[in-house]
Parts: sequence; C-alpha cells; structure tokens
Amino acid sequence: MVEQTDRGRARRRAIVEAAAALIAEQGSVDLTHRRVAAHAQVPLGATTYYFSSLEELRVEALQHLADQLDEELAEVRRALADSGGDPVALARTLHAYLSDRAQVRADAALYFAGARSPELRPLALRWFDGLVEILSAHTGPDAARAVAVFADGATAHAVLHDEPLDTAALARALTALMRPHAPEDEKRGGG
Amino acid sequence: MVEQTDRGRARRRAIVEAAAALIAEQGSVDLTHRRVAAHAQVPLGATTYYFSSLEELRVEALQHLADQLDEELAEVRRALADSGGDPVALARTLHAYLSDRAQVRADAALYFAGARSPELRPLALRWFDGLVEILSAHTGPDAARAVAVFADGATAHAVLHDEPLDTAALARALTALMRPHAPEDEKRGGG
Amino acid sequence: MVEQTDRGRARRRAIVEAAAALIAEQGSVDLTHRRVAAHAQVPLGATTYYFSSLEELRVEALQHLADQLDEELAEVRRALADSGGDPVALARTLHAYLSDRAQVRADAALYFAGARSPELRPLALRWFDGLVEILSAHTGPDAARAVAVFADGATAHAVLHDEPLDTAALARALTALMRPHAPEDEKRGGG
Amino acid sequence: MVEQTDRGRARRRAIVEAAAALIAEQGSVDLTHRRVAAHAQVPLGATTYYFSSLEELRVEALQHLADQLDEELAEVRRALADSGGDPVALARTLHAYLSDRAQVRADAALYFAGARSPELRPLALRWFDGLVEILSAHTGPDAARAVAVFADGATAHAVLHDEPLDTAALARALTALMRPHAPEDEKRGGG
DNA sequence: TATGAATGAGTCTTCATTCAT
DNA sequence: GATGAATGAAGACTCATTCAT
Repeated sequence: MVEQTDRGRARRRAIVEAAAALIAEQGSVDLTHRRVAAHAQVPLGATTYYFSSLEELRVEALQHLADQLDEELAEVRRALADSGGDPVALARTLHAYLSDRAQVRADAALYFAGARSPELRPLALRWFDGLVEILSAHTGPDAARAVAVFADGATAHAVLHDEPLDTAALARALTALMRPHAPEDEKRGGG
Repeated sequence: MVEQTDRGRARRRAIVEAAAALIAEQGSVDLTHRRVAAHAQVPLGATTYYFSSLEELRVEALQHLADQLDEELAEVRRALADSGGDPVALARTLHAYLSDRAQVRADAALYFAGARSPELRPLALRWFDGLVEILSAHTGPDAARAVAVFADGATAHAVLHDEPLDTAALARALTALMRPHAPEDEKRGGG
Repeated sequence: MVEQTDRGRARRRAIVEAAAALIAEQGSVDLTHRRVAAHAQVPLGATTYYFSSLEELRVEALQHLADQLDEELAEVRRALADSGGDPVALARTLHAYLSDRAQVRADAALYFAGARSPELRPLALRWFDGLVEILSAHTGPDAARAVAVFADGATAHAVLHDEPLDTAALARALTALMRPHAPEDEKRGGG
Repeated sequence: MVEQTDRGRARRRAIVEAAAALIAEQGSVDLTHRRVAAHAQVPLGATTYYFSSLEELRVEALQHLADQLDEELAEVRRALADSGGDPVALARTLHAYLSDRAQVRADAALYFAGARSPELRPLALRWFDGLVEILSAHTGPDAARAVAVFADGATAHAVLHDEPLDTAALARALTALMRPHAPEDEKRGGG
C-alpha cells in the first residue's frame, strides 16, 4: 500500500479528517479532491496519492465520522449505565448530542450517504443499531427501537431547525416511548 | 415570461416533473440539464430556455415535490378527521405513506436539500409543520410535535431499511406519544 | 445525435480529418483531444462536443483512413483491369502506392490498431481482403493471398526504410508469386 | 553505474524483462513505471533507480526483445544450414516462428517502435537484415530480400488473423520467390 | 543503496451557460 | 419561440520525475 512512514500516515490521516469535516459541513456529495486538499492544506496531488479514487477517500471519511459516532454512543452507554435507564437522563444525554451541530450534521451526512449507496448503509446504521443495543439493556426491544427512531427524527429536526428540541420535550417523548405499553394497545395494532 | 402557449406550458411542466423524478431518485445534487432533458425527452436547449438557471429548475422541482407532499398531507388530514385522532388509524396511514418508496425518497430529498441550503428549509419543513398542524386538532401541541418528529425518524428508517416499520410498532409508538403524559414527568424534565 | 446543421457537419468532419492526419503521422495511440483540437484549429471543447469519447473519435478517424485506402484499392483495381493482371503493371501501381508516405503510414496505423484491439480488425483487414479480392480476378486464390501478404511486407519495409522497394524488385517478386506454381511444389509442401 | 551487487543486477534484469513482456503484450506506448513495477514485483522506486528515465527503460526492453529475435534468427540459420536452403524447410521453420504468438507480437512491437522513432529503427531492422543475411547464403540477394519482405507480411498476417498462414501456402510462396527468375522478367521490370 | 513521499503537468470527460440562427 | 452549436471551467485520475531519508 502507500503510507508506510509516520509522516505518510499522519498526512493520510489529515486528509481523511479534512474530508470528514467537509462532509459534516456540506454532505458527502460535493466532495472534491480540490476542496479536500485546500481544507487539509496539502497539495492536490497528495489527495490522489494516498487514495486511489475519490470514492475511497469518501468512504474512509465516512468511516471516520462513524467512528466518532461510536464514541458518542459510548458516552450514551455510560450515561445510561449510571442512571439506570432513566428516560430523563437519556433525554439530557440526547439533548447534549443534538446540541453539537457538527456531530448532528455528520450523522445526517452518514444517513444520506447510506440512502444513496447501499454499500454505505452499514455505516449509516451503526448509530441506529448501536442505540437500539444500548437501550435494550434498559427497556424492551420494541421500546428501544421506537426510541432510536424518535432520536433519528430529533436529529433531522435539529438539522433543519438549527437547534434541538428542548430537554423537556425530549424527556416527555422518551418517557412515553419507554413506558411499558398498555395491553389494550397490543390487541388493536394491525400489521 | 417565457411559456405563453399551451405547448410551452406543457413542456415546462414536463421538464419540472422530470427533474422532480430525478431528484426523488438520486437526490438534488446530481441534477444536470442533460439528464433532465433526456428524462423529459426534450431537447437540451429547452431546459435552459424555460429556466434561466439550473438552480431555478432545481427549486421548482423541489417545490413540485413539496406540492405532492401537501397532497399526501391532505390525505392524512382526511383520514384522521374520519377516525377522530385514533393513533392506530394514524399508524395505518403513516404505514401506507412509508410504503411508497418514491414518496419517501422525495421526502428525504427535500429534507437533505433543506439541510444543505437554508433558503430551501421552508420547503423541507412543509411536511413537518403540516403534520404538526393536522395533529394539533386531535392532540396537544407537545404530542403533535413529538409524533411529527417520530414520523420523520420513521421516514429515515424506511429509506435506510428499504421498508417501513410495521404497523404494530408504529401504532404502539404513536399511542404512547399521543397519550396524555403523566404529571410527574413534567416535574422531572429539565430544560 | 449532435451535428444537425451544415456547419456542424463540416466541423465534425474537420475534426475527424485532423485526427486521421495525426494517426497517419504518429499512430493512433498518442491521440489526445488537445492534439486533435490544435491540429484542426478548433477549441478543445469542440472535440468533446462532437464525440462522446476519445475512442469514438479514434474509431471514426481510423474509418476515415480505411475509406481512403478503399479509394486506393479502387485505383489498383482500375490499373489491373487495364493491364489484364500483368505483374509488372501491378508492381508499378504498388510502387506508386508505397511512395506515398502518408498513405503508407496510414495503412501501418490501421494494422497496428487492428493488432491492438480486435474490434478494429475488420478495418485493418479491408486493405488485405480488398487486394485479395481484386487479384482473384487475375490469378488463383493462393497466389492472390501470397501477393497480398507480400504487399503488406512491402508496406512495412517502406515505413521502416522510408522508401519503397524499387519497381524492379517488386516486379520480380510479383511475377514469381503470380506465376502458376510447378506441380512438384504441391507434393512437397507440408501442412 | 548503479547496479553493482548481484542483487542489483538481478533486479535490473527483472525490470527489463517485465517491461519487455509488457511491450510484447500491449506495445511500447503504454509502458509506465507503475505497470512495470507491478509486473516485476519490485517497488516503484526501483524502476526509477535503475533507469534514469522511462525512455531508457523502454529502449533496453526493446533491445531485450531484439536479442530474443536474434536467438530466433540463430535457430533459423541452423535449420537452413541443415536443409541446404530448401524453401519447404524454410517454410516449416517460418511457420513454427509465426505460431509463437508472443514472439510474433514482440516482433510487431519492435517494428512499430521503429516506425515511430527513427533511433529505434536499427533495432527494428535487425530481424529483417538478419534474415536477408542468412538467406543470402542459399539464394541470390534479390530473392533473399523478397523472402524477408514476404516473411514480414506473413508476420503482420499472423498478428491480425491470430494464426499464421499454413505451411503449404508459405512453402509455395517461398519456393516461387527463391526460384531463379526467368530472364524475360528482368527486361520488363521498370524502375 | 533503495524506496516511500511528493507534486505539478497533462489527460479525458462532464457540464452550465451563452449565442447564432 | 426554440434549439443546435459552442466553449471554457472544473473535476477525477494517471504518471514521470525528484527528493528526503
């Protein structure tokens, strides 16, 4: 492969990070070698030297973003472990996440990339699946999935409104979704 | 104005519809005059003759998609009017909407366009605001907003999983979100 | 397609002719849009406007060269018709052909293109097959093929020596090849 | 000098052989450092370390191919020495040569390189001149040259038809070309 | 001695936009 | 009114070559 020295690895990484930053800002579609090179402050040739195609760079950048989301998920996991699955605590954690614009836009970029190209879906679903898994320790699988779906909607909401739902609203919704549902609902729900 | 004749108006409309179809399929980023012309089966010149720039064409196409969403919203309104705000009925309607892949992708395209360019946000928010407004006739404003947020998450979920959540899951979530919340939640929710 | 006006057709043709000239000079491998544009004295964009790929332009240029060879073949046919298949007359005609450097190099370029890409072989074989067909009116099929093979060798010789074999040498060889062969040769020739 | 060690010499040779193989396969035009390095399984840097330019590498590779042709010529010489210049024996030898696709393509590559760059012509003419020289021991100079020209044509024929002329056809032609020509032909051939 | 790193030149290609007809 | 022609800008990608280590 290409990077074998420390300096090479560092430069490659800088390029990936620049690309990830651009994707978080503008989505992964307008990514160009030139924009990445300018943002990373490297010559244009460097972006083609370390990546055999723009697509390869794009995928690595998206993976980088997904890795960041994994860290975010780890924080969620810790917060919930401490609070014993309390919906209000989860709401606070979610609100903190939604308040980080770059993070939220990165998430949205991953989702859009996954929607466009099926091979990127596993990347896009890391957040969703991870959240479901974490929640499953504290609530039933149905509720876990419902909360994750709601969290995705809240992410879209935050992107479009440029600020997240307030914690109270999040807490109300999460509380409702995580509360064991009444048995009569079960009978009425169709398929 | 440019299109004065019936033929002109029809051709303009065909171009907008072709652009909207392309956007719903592939997003609004890769839209080009040539692709639109080919899809609409009109000469290349027609796409620049009726629209002074590609951006103008893109905006009109997005508006066209938003109009289609408005019709979808009208159906939701009718369905809910008959059922008196029953969450299960809403779940069935939502499921039907989420099962229309083209519709769902068009919705996603609008959201992504709104996330990218602030001037397109009103277009992207039509669906959200409309849904909130409709639901407000049947439930409180907080619940209405929570349901709309959840519906957005369900849309993202449907796009990424290529099929919607099942009606039972939707019904459970909507029932929970629309049920008057317990007073103690209110006290505990922070801001 | 693209060219629909007289001017368009003329320009397209000018580009093809420029490409053909370059191929005859330097072979078809180094053909670039830029070189063709400069030689045809048209803007770079024109070469990509009329041809959807460089390969398409290359193929049309090679076809153009093959068409020119067809005209050359027609002359050979006329010359032989007049002289009743006389080897010496054929030698004179062949010598005239081999003395046209551009023509000979064009022939070589066609052969090389045919050797590289199988789909261009029919183009490369037009000269060979045409010559065999013409000669078949005046001599047996074996001799016709042998003469065509020799003519190809003489073409390579002319390209590499920058001048053709002299008419006497050509006449001797053609006379020998076109003379009915002695029956004892037949017995001895293996498979 | 650069290659002083055994390892260096071996590596240099491996690079030349890889380049020669690539040229025989695809012609000498598309030769790149990267392709050679990959084919020789050496680092990219090695190809620029042992050769000061790509052109130098190309020339050495062509010389390598020419050396292989010299060996082929030596075989022809031996074969003819045994058979006393018998055309049928020569035909068999020629047929064997033409049946070796790699050899034939290498020959064609040399010819094409010679046609493109005058400084490579001596390389390209080694085969032709060598064949003439060998044949001159068994037949007159005119016939020797005619046979060499025919052999070149047969080489082109083999490349384009993917298989050589059959031995019988070769034998007929060679017999005719090597037979002392009738005196009346001499009188009629012009210049 | 050897080789990974580096980069600017050059290639094909797509395209928005302008313009002449 | 309508559209083919035109073209320069920009993008992805390949590569020979130079250099630092």
